[in-house]
Amino acid sequence: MPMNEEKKARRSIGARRNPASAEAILDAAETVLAESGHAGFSIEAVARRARAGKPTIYRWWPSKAALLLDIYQRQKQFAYPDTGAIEEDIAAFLKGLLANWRDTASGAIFRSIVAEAQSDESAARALALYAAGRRAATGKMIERAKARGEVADDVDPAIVADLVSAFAWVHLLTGRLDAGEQEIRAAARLVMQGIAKRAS
Amino acid sequence: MPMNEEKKARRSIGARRNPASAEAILDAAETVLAESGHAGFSIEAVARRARAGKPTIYRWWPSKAALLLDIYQRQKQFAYPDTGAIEEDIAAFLKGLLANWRDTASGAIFRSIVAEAQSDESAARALALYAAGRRAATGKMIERAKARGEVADDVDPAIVADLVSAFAWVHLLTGRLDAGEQEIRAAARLVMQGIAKRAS
DNA sequence: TTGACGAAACGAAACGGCCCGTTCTATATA
DNA sequence: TATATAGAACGGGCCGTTTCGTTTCGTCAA
Repeated sequence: MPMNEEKKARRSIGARRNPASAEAILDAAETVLAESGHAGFSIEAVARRARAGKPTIYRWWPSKAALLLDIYQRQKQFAYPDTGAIEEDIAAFLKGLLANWRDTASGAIFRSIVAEAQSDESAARALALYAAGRRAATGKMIERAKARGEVADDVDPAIVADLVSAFAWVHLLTGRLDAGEQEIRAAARLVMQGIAKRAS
Repeated sequence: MPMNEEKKARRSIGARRNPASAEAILDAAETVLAESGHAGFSIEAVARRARAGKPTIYRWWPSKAALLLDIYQRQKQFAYPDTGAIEEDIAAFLKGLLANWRDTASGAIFRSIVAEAQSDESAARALALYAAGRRAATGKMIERAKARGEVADDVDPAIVADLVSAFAWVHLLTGRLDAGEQEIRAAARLVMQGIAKRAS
C-alpha cells in the first residue's frame, strides 16, 4: 500500500531523528549567519557547511525562518533582572539586552527573523509571540515594583513593558547597539518618571 | 576611447532620463509590493509589470533597496502635529502614524526596507538616517512644549523622541497596527507623565 | 543472545523554476 | 548623431522537490 496520498503526513513524534545531524545543522546555521550575514544565509550554504543533505534540513525545518528560530532558542535565555528597585531593573534590562545583542549572534539572528517575518507567516507569528512573551516577562518587573509600593497600581504593565523593550528594538534595528551607560540611564530614568508613584 | 574602464562612472546630472519610464517603474514597484508582498518583490517582477527592461531599472536604481526608498519617498510625508498640548501631539502622532501605515502602502514599504537593511548597506544607512530624522522632527514637539513651559528644560528631546516613535516601531513590526484609541491614549499619557514638568 | 529484517533517516545529485546583475542588439527619440 | 530604451540572453545562485543508493537502528524470530 503506497504512501503517495499521505506524503506530507505529520511526522510521528518518535521519529528517528539523528541528533548529531541536527546539532551539526544548527551549528552550521549559526556559523553561516555569523560569517556571511543574512544575505548569505541560504539552506544550501547551511547544508554545505554541515555536510548534510538539503532534504535532511527540509525534513525537519519547514522554512528558513524555522531554522532561524531554532538557533535563536539555543541562545542563552535573557534573564530579567530583579535588583529590588524598578529603575535599576529597567537599566539593567536594557543594558543586558543591548550587550547580548551586540556580543553574541543573537542580534543578527533576531534581525534576520524580523526580515524573514515580512515573507514568512510562521516567522511573523513567532515574532509576535516572542514580543508578547517578553512583554509579559518585562511586565513582571512592574508587578514586583507595584508589590513594593514603588509604582502606582493603576499603571498598565503591558504598556510599560512595550515602552521598555521598544527602546531596545529601536537600538537593534537602527544599529545603535553601542549605546553608552549615560544613554541607558537616561532612558531608564525617563521610563521610571513615567511610572513612578506620585508620592504624597 | 572606450568607456570600459569607467563603466560604473557616475551618471551626469543632466542625463536624458525618460520621466514616463521612471514613473511607470515606480508605479509598478508600488503595485507589485502591495499585491505580492516582500517575497514577490523582485526587479524582474517590477520590470514585467512596468513593461520596462531590467537594464533600465538597474541604470537608475543601484539596488532593490534604493527602489524601495524611492517609492517610500513618493508617499505623502507624515505631518508632525502641533495641537498646542504635548499629550495631544503625542497621541495624534501615534494615531496618525499607525493609521498611515495601516491604510496605505507605507507600512509594507517600510517593513521591506527594514528587511532589506539586513543585507544592503545603503538601506541600513537610509534607515538610520530616517530614524534620526524622525527623532529630530519628533523632538520639535518637545521643544515647543518646553517653550510653552509644559516640559522641564532638562529633558532630552532625542530620548523622548525615541520613546515615542519606538511605540510605533513595535506596533509596525509585530503587526499590531490596529491599536485602539484607548491603547494610544494610554501610551501618550504614559510618555507624557515621564516628561511632564514637575509642577510646584 | 544473537542475527537478520525492514522501516526510516541519511548524503549526494539532479530537476525545473525563479531571480540575480550584466551584456548584447536593435529600435525609438530628441 | 548620441543616448535611452525594450527585449533577449548569459552565467550563476538558491529555491523546494524528487530520486538514488547507503547507513542506522528498533524489532523480533531463532
